[in-house]
Amino acid sequence: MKKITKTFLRPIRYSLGPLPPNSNPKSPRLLNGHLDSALLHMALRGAEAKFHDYDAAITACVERRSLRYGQRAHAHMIKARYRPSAYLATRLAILYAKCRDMGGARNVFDEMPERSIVAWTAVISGYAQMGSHGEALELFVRMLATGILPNEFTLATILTSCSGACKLDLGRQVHSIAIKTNFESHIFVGSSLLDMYAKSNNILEARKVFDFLPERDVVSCTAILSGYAQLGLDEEALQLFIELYKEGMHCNYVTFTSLLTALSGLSALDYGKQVHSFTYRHELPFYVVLENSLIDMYSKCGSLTYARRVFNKMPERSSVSWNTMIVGYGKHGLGDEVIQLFNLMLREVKPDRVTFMAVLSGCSHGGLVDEGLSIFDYMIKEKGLKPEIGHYGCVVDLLGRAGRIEKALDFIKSMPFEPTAAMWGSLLGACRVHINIPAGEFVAKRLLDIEPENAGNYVILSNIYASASRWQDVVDVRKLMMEKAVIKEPGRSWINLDKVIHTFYSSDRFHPKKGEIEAKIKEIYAKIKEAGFVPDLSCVLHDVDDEQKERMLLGHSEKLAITFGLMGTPRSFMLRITKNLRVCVDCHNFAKFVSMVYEREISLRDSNRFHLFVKGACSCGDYW
DNA sequence: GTAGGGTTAG
Repeated sequence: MKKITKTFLRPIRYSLGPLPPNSNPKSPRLLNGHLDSALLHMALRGAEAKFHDYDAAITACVERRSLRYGQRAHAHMIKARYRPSAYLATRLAILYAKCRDMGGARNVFDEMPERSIVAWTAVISGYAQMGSHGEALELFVRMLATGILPNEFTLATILTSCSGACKLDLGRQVHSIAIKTNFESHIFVGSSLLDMYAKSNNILEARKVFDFLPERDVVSCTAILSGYAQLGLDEEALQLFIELYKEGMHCNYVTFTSLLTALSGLSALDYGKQVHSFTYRHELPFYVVLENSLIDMYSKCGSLTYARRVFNKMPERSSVSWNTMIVGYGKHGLGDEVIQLFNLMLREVKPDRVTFMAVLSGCSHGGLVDEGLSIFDYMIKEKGLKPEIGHYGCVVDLLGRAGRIEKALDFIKSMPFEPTAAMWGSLLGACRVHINIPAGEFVAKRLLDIEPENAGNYVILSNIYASASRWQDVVDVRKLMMEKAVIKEPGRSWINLDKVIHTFYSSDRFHPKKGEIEAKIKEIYAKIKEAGFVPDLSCVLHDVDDEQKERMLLGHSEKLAITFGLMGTPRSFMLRITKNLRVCVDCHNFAKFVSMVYEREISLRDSNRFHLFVKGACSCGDYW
């Protein structure tokens, strides 16, 4: 005791300010030692404790993010009947807010006789960082009503809450405050502002803010990059990155994570590998988020082996790492691997709602119907998780795949949610595979009511009628589509060769190699027809003759991409094609025949899953 | 003293 007292009574030099420069900030023992001494000192001084004692203690607590010690210092103040100055009260509020104790922060804040902009900002930012954007906005509005103007800190914070709470209108008002207060071009405010616009789907406004920033740094560049990537404007994101990188942009792990999102969307394996080797060569410290992004990139680029290698090498994994890897196996139809990894995961990390979504959808793609159904039960009964609409959707898909369509319809009736277009869509696909016309008609009616603009739905219904030779009904579907004035999302497929993305649109009339591709596709068509390929004319919903329909089918973008790939690569080269929509029956069949006749492996990623065509068969087992 | 960008499902 004596020894401690001695250490302690060293004249005020113990002052807790910042830690001595040679101390290791990561050592909690040392730091807690300091905190202990500060608090003990306060205790010894009892009612004598002064501003400096409290200030020192709070400073140390903020640095250490130690709520426990902070509360003790606060309690000591109350016990000693010490009335903190506005400054000290602000610091206490900051401490609580940073330690995510918003109850504590509000107590201090509400009792403050006068509140500076710093106090307001600290509490608002506490709410924002906890994701309580509603509270943050409410407090901000109250602040304005009090007549206090925000500073650059407040603006940068509140803009994140505007996008977090999806309040674009409010965000625009904050923007005008930023203009009035002359903070629009402030680097923190600007990057928050452009992020707000990007997250609310206004990429052009985001770009305008970015272009007008007088200076750029790694955060503002990453914000605009991720803005493009998150909206699926992957090519624009890649172009912008290349541009900014040439101009000397700095990158950190967040930049690479955003870039990888865009590269995953593009299936740009070569670029993805380059990012990977860059982070590897520069010995960037280990970040789980970046590694997760790498796993996702590799699996979305069709390279599960690489994805698993990254996964295996991680010194620590989050649930996102496991989920991403499970999704990867699922999308490739590898049901056994999904189950295996899920079982391994249960030993290490707690599965969450996304895990079950991934496992259920993986079981469906892998044809593990009963396993999927029992995992749904397990999720509810053993794990006590309440299934969400997406989980119900996966079960509908599982039942449909097994041909238990009546059961799926009963299941939909028993749900506590309204069925979604995705559910009806998956069930319509099931009706096509299992040729169930009455159910198909029933499902299509509901689907076309809520999603009349999706041309793919009409095509599947047409396929269903065609498979039963009900040609008049095929014609009626076509008419129905004309009546509803369906606007087709243009089909687009692409293939990456030597870091060049070759994109093809349906009936591409402008491709520079149009002539060569046309000649080659005619050759392919003749060869596969010889091998038994029959075009599925029910995939065309235009009112034209059969010959014209055949020509239109040959114009489908994935066929053009496959043809282009065959032209420019050796036989051992696996063709990796990506499509923006679901693959149609005719193209699926086309790819099967090409894989057989040309002895070529084709990996086709559509909006739903991967299809691996080898020797005339597809890994999806013709169910998708 | 208070501040900005990031990964997985459908």
